[in-house]
Amino acid sequence: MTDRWALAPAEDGGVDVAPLGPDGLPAGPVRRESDLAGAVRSRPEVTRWVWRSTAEVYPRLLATGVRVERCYDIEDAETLLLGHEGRYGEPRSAAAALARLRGGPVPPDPPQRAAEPGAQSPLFEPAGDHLPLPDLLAVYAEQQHRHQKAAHPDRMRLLTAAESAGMLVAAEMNRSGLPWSAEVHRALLHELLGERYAGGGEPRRLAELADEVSAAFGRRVRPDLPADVVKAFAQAGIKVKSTRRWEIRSVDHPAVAPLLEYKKLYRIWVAHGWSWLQDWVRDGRFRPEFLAGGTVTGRWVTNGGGGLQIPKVIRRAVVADPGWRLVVADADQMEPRVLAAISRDPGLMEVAGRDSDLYQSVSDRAFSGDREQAKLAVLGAVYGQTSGDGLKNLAALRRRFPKAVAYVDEAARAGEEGRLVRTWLGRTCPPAAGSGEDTAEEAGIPGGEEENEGQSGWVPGYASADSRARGRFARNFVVQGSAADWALLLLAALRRALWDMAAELVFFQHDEVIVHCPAEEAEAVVRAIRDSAALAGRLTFGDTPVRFPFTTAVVECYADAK
DNA sequence: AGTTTCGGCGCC
DNA sequence: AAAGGGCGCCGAAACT
Repeated sequence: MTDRWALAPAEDGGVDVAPLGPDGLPAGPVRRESDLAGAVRSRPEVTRWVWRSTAEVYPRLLATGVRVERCYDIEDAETLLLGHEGRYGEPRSAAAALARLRGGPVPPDPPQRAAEPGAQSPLFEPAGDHLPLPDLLAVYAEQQHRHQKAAHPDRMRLLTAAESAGMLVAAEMNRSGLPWSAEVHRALLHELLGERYAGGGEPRRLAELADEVSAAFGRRVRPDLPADVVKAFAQAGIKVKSTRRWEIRSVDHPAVAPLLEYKKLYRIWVAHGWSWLQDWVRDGRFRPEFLAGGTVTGRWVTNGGGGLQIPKVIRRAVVADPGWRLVVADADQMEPRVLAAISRDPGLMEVAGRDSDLYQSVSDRAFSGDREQAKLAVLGAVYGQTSGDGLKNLAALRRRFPKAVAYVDEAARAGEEGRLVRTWLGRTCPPAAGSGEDTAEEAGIPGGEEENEGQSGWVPGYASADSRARGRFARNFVVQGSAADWALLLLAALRRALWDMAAELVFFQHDEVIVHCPAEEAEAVVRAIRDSAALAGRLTFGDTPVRFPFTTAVVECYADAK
């Protein structure tokens, strides 16, 4: 039996608390207490705390060593509910929700604040300001009612609960940080980039490569200036439209090799070099502020430090504490497995019902064993590829897995037509920026791609480029977003499984988690991840044969995983 | 001089 | 010849 209480910090530093009944309505009087952490700590029987904003409350609790089992974040739920109701963009603060309820003027959300390196800031800015507990409870009761009216009320309740759980995880990860060896990082930088020169200019290796590029062109060229490089190629008789890797790669010129090497190392230097280390690593931890549900698809983002873009080569610096290990776990072929679960395509569910390599299974059935072709076809279907080999292979995919392809096709059509598109649990895709009339403006474009001939399914027809882009977005949204739904449930389950252990979740990146734990706990953590993935699959998608296997590695250094 | 956009690339 | 979803970050370029 869940024991629910609501809580609201008071202006004077105290806190108001109130018990809630099973219906979500107050089951007793509001009580004023002097100390937030004390109010929570003295009620260990409470299994879910209802509050306005996890970001407002939970870091303060964690700072005093208090964790909570579950919570319900009213402002996050408001965001999800508004989206589900097709009211994307309306102010999502609790104060705004209250105003809508009472019929008063709706206050706009205050602007968000940017992250500052190294600052002990909250994980993210709450949407609005403090609200008295009785008002908060009115909003909460109304939200319970709105869940009831959702397309799938049970799923919607699961979604808001899961994202609230994600916010607890995010706050705890922000507090723990990712173990990071500045010493290893510095050694790595020196090895890759060479010595730094006084004055903050390019390190030795970059200067050398810039010289090589210049020598190859026969004049001084700055490789970090795209315009300069394009001009230099033009003078050498080679036309390039940009200096992107994929375009430069196939050019036959002696400057290409040092240029590509320069760009690779330059990237390390500017994005993960010495100043990054200075800004973002403190006391042996990298603390990117994780923000659960920071994107429209429900994927997380980090605020500061590029926490979800750690280059593979830099992962050498992620090192467990002495006697501890990193359990690095990566979901295998997550997106096609999610597509199987949401489309209920019999053939795809069958191959996704095994732990073995899904792309290999798909290729055995539809691509005469060519795994790469199968992978490209699946990803092309999910991303909305409109040309190239992926499109050709899509026809084969459609023959073998018609329901799966039809599912993303239907999402694309809905997106093009401006209809609402939802993830499995009910997160809803925002409408087009200028939703409405956009059909006439591109009337000169015939549309109807030639490459689609001979295919039986829906093809992107006489739609504007803008509308096709929305179609691709919607197509990807249902898969990427439903994968994010599942990942939230995974994190929630894993957090509970690790509750009584020393192990801590320290990193999450879409389909990958890292747990930092004492060496002797590592095997238990691996089991916990496997169990949590299976549980998340059942909770999210219901009764399907789809499995969600993980590749796990118990290592001392992140770079040693896979 | 300060702020916004762009190009390019890192991750999934 | 063509290229496909989601993000963040940085310096340079373009803007006010």
